[in-house]
Amino acid sequence: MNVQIKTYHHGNLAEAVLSRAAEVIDQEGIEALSLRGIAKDLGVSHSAPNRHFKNKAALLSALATDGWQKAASATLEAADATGSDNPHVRLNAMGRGYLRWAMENRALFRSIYHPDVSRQASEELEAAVEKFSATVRAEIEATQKDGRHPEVSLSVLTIFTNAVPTGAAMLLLDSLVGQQMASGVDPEVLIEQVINLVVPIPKGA
Amino acid sequence: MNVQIKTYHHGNLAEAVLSRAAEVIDQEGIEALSLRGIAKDLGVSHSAPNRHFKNKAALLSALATDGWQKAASATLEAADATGSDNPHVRLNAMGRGYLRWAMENRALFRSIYHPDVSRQASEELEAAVEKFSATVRAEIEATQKDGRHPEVSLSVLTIFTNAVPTGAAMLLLDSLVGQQMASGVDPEVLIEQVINLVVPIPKGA
DNA sequence: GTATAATGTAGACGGTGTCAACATCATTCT
DNA sequence: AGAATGATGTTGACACCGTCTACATTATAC
Repeated sequence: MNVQIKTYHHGNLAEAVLSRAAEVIDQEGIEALSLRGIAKDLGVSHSAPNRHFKNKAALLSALATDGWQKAASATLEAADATGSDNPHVRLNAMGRGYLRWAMENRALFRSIYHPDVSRQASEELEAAVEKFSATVRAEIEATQKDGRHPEVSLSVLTIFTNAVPTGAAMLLLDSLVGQQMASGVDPEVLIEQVINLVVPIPKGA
Repeated sequence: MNVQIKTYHHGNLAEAVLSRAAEVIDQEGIEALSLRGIAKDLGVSHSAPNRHFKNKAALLSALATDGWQKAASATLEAADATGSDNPHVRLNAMGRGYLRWAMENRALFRSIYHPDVSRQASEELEAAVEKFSATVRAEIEATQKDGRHPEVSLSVLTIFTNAVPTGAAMLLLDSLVGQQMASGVDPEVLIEQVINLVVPIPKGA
């Protein structure tokens, strides 16, 4: 998260900007995000944020990097919390952890899939993406070796497995379709059952 | 698509604006979209587009409405093209049709899931969404009655079924993860196999 | 064929991203 | 300790953008 010790003028502006940006995206949408607005909210001059983020895209990119790191953490922690080493059990928990994280951190989730972020990626971002990716891919591979959908390639299985929580989060958070589909369903139940459809847990596990 | 007969000044400005907007989103991203830029590209005065779209959000909304209608068409046509009345066969084709459409119409796909669109929806938009939704839901319901995942509610099955093509499109189009996952795989094969995982076609169909 | 509405133009306003020049503070080196 | 240096924040400027208002032109309806 780009730790920055509070030993200069404002205290920790880079952090503050990121945090305020996430708030704004949550509350007013990503289009409403403005560097000047953030600066005003934080009580600094209009171009102070530019010292920490070369441009608006860089801010989005930093937010996305943060998001990928936190998504990876949430996912991995969910797996470890099972206390199991069965890949199906672990991957199932990862899916639920990831989806729950997405729904609780809308701003970060939106930023990690923002089209303009991937079009101008920094090295840090790529590294964060790679780490998340590797973590998930390893577990998916383990489930396949354990008998899950041996008829398709690992690439296909990976896309499929990732598509479900990603698509579900997108539908539930941002789209009129999804909100209509899910009306009246307990979110926690929804998460569990949807993930069970992608990564079923075998009987003996 | 809001037909507008070419009988006035520019010819068919509303159409032209929508079409140019889609181009810009495709090529330069949604952040780069500007009413003034479009006006300049079309050779009209900077505020001419405002006669047809009350504001920028209305343009996005119109784009999204167009997108939902075309998505519904592509989906339904894919189902009918099978010539079958087996719901599994039809739904499978719908999934492939929808995913293929999304990958071939990036701008429209992005606009239909743009967060700021759903937060300020017009009646036309809601109608287009509802039509798409109803079409898909009916077919999903039919597959469930035919034995597909009877253990979950229709809501859960609907979210799951929609999440796969939606999430896959998102991963493949906009994200660094997805592009990495799918590297070196024939897109057509990918589409087919991913959809087969969500809506398998029973042996006898 | 004229009245009226639809469409396009020109100008203005505040807001935004970004840059350059300057100011202030913290840190490092001697 | 004190100066040099770099990091951080400020101010002003510029071009661009969305949007509004007043005005001009064209198509449509009566």
